[in-house]
Amino acid sequence: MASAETPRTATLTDVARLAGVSIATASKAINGRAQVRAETRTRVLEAAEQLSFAPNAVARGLLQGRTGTVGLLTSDLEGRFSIPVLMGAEDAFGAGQVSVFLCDARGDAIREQHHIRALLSRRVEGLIVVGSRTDPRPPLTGDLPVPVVYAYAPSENPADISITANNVEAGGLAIDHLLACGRRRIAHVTGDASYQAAQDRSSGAQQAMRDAGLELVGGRTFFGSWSEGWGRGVASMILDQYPDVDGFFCGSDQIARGVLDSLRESGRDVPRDISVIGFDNWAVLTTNTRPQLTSVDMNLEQVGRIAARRLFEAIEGRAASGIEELPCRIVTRESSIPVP
Amino acid sequence: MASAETPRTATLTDVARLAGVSIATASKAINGRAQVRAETRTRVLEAAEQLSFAPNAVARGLLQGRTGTVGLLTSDLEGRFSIPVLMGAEDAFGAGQVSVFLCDARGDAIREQHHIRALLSRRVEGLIVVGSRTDPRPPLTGDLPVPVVYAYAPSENPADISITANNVEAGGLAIDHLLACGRRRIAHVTGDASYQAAQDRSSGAQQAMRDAGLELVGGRTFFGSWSEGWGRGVASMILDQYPDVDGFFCGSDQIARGVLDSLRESGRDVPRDISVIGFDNWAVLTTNTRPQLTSVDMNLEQVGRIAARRLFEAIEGRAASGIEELPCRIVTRESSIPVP
DNA sequence: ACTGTCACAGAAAGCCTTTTCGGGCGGTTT
DNA sequence: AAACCGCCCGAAAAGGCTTTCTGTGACAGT
Repeated sequence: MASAETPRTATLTDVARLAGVSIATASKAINGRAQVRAETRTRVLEAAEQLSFAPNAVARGLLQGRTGTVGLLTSDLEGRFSIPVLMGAEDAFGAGQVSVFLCDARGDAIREQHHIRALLSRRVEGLIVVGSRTDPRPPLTGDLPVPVVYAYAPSENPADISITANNVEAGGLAIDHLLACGRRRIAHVTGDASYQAAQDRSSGAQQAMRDAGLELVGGRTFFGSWSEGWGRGVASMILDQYPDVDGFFCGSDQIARGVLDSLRESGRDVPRDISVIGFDNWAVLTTNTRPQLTSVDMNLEQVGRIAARRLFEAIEGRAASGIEELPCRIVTRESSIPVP
Repeated sequence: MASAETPRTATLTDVARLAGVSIATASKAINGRAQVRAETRTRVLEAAEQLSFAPNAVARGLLQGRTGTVGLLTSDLEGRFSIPVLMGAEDAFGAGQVSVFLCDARGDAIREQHHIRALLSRRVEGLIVVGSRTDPRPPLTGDLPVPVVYAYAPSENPADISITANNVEAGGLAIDHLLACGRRRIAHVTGDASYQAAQDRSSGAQQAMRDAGLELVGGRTFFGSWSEGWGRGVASMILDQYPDVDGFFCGSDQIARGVLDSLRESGRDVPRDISVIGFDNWAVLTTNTRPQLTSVDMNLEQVGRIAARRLFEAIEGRAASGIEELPCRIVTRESSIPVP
């Protein structure tokens, strides 16, 4: 009855037996330790190859206390900002020897707690917490036995390690780009004022305008919602009230798309009459608008990669704490090409 | 010097010592085994609580040969189809006691191989392979010691377990919906003909038309690219050649968006004159179009959940192999509301 | 011929938990 | 009083691997 069992995956003992050595020697041979004669080593390696032996990382982890795993805790997988961060982190770890546990808390603190327990019982060596907004989030509760890095959404505790995008600087970059296109009467249209990102970009933009001796159109930032509809509406309002506007800095590509639609419908030529720059550099939007949309890219994969690197350093004991803000970059497309 | 070490996470031995029992008893108490007096059990549990003891899943896994982990292998994380599938799978496993290793092969076979090795050495109990297109993909090479389930992109080997969306049926659903809206002269505009999904939806649509004694406008499916631009262009062409067209079934929401723009620009009223239905039910597109877009949802999270369930069954030995095609559903919005 | 050195292989401990088995102990049956 | 029975608890093994320590044989030096 008990025949035809699945051929149990080979263990080091099997390899050692086949090669005619002890398991100690086999281990040393496979791991490139020194005290093995070359001839013995090849014999062991051949045996391992023949049995398609794969060392049991679980057993190894148990022994030396290092599992080579980390936890990636996201608050909501559907948020499109989490994904690139997550990709960057996965990439950075995968290139090393580290495997990544993925957990989605779905914005639920209970579930988050549950996942943390599970991860700790699996003896992950560290945790990356990926948020979906740049608003600071409460740090994980209980002092954990492993280092934690917060990515995209920084921790409220400034002593924690947090990696995020520099939205203030990005606001300045966007304005500088419009200024470089020869624009002077620039409006800033963005989303929900309760988002830290909206505030930061706004203050960066205002500072950049002041530095140039200018002021935003209307003397203010137009906060609203992160939607095309808001972009459409506010753009037509601005065209109406400030007909000499010649540049739009939009807080998201969705808003920018609405703005572009509005501008086209009112007969304005982008980029001849007006330059438009969006935010997020979301391909599906930037490359499908007419004209294609210049946008600010937050380098989110880079945020993920740096977060992974910082976690790695923290695991190795060389921890640098605090919030690290990474620079954004402008991706230029048709909507902001200077036309003489 | 070596003082102030991080307080090593508590082990069962610590708990046992604190409770004044042997580790065997402690284990039994914690795991709810029977042969422990109630009084002893509470003493152990208190000790465990006090030390914030978390059982070492690694050691447990080593002992009983069951690690409670699976691998989630995606070919490209940025593909927006992978994400919901992945979410569904993560959800289904997370609810149980299974943790998920995430690996992104980035469409590279070498990297895929590397990840598989790593996962196997971590002794995952199964693998879910998530593709980014519904075209069948070559199965994983080498006979793996664990079951594999293919999600979204089925395996080329029909004996493997594959879960995907039923695109043929979805094509029929879309047409039936347009027919139910009272449309008769329906055009089908879709993307790249080399995509299996495009072919399947097309043949489902054609069959549904035949069943109704009708024929698609132009007697054919208009294959092109998965872009707004294609949607715009082909829509205006169709309006020109077949001015009495009264329904558009689009192979993607992006194409649908282009079609909608084109219709609006040519003065057609959606949904009064023409009904439009998209595909993918991608929120950023469906809710931002004017009017909002009816679309076919592939229930990708469901695909992920079912894949997880099938993998679970396969791990437990009750495997049902073959391709399982899950139904899609229509999400009705303004673009296809019948107007008297 | 004896000691010392060196290169290599093996024995065994240890990581942390689960589980089986055996033993001590108080009470019951013949 | 002897045998027996349950109830709890502890000792020990197992799981696969790494590492340290010990042991062995060959060889050179004296």
